[in-house]
Amino acid sequence: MRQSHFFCKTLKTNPKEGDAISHKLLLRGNFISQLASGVYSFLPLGLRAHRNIEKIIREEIEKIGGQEVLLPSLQPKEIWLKTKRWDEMDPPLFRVKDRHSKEFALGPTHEEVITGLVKLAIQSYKDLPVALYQIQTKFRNEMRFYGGLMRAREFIMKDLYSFHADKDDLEKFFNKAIGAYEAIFNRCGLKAIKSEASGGIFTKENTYEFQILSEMGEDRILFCENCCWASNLEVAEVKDGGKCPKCEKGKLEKRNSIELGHIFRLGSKYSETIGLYFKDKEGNEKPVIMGCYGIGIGRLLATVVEINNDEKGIVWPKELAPFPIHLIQIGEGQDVKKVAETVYSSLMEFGFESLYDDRQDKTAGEKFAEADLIGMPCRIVVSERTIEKDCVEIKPRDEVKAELVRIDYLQQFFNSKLKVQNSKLQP
RNA sequence: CGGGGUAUGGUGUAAUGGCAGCACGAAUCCUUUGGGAGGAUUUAGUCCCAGUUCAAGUCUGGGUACCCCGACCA
Repeated sequence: MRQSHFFCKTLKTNPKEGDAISHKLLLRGNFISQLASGVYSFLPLGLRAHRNIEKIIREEIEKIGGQEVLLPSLQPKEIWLKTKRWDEMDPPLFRVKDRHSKEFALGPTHEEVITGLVKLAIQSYKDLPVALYQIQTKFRNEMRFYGGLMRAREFIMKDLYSFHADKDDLEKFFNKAIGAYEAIFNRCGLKAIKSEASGGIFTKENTYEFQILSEMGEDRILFCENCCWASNLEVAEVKDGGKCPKCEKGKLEKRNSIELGHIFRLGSKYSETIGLYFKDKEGNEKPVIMGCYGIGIGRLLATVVEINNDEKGIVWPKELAPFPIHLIQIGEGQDVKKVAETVYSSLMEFGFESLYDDRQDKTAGEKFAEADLIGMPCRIVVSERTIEKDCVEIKPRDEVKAELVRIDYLQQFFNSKLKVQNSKLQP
């Protein structure tokens, strides 16, 4: 992508909005744009990072057997009355009316819809288990929004729902889902802590949250430094400063954290209210046992930025970077331009889509400052200085030192050393 | 929903009740080209509705939007 035509206007100084670092950097780097409080547009840079997270999630969820669907946001009032959540969930529920005054909810979550959907297909234990997921926009009429993407009113969530014949089978899948979540957060460059929590309006059973320690977080957890056991303060049966109940060695500390994901054993709560039953081997009718598993993708994106930044800007983990390479041309000379163009097309041939700063009216300092701000993992510079030696300069974003690499050696260099992932957009 | 705060060009900020100014950005030209460079010229603004006043960005009332803190959530 040529930067001369790229839809991205960065700001030289921090915007006044908000005080979360991730919020400031995402606005300043022109990854997102605010339309209203808690409502954001994703611009090309931000959308590319978002898509990269989606890609990781799709891969990991499909590995454990999830199949992707796409459910509607517009959901008739009746199905919400069935589970009593039409009233229980207000205010989080956004309600709208059609022209005939028929009422709808804008989906804040999809237990009602998916349970009804699965009911159409499940009759026998032979039809189970099933795991369906979607990556879709959620609407939540929350009292308050904060930190840009940290908590928005409209946001994109991955929600997975699993359906089982019995609790044992749910338990098996539940553990697989924990593994998938750990893989997803690892690939995003985050070390997530699994923490015990309350099920809120979803279930009475205890649930697991995936938390990232951060001062920005709104959640409070008790955390054991020794074994990483953790519990949300709202359900903790132990005290701050007490001994860890798991390893019995570590001291528990109260820490702020960001809730990235939440997984629930729903049991038969929704299958019973919506009427999702199946016949077991003996011919007895039983409610389907359910689990649900959510990740807020915008919040995950913001958290990655919150954790991975320095005084100059964002430092994207390789798999999430909007572009794997930022190619920068410095100087107006025809020779420099020619070499930069060649490098740009070579990179494409090697399978790397780079962001190519081909702008003629920007100074070197401005280009470098902007490159650091938007934070691609690998910077390649072509200038008079480098072409004299038939080289380009390569610098990883998280290192200070750059190295010169011969242009005819570039492909080997990438194959052997950097292994930057191709982050082209999916069709 | 309760509490606190803010609202001035595209962005960030000034202006005792008395000519709305500065910086950045943008535009044109020249110089510059390895860390947001310099000069010249230009561009664009007081959230909305009332009120007080000779005079309102400034004071009063109402509205709206946004930010922050609490309860809720991914």
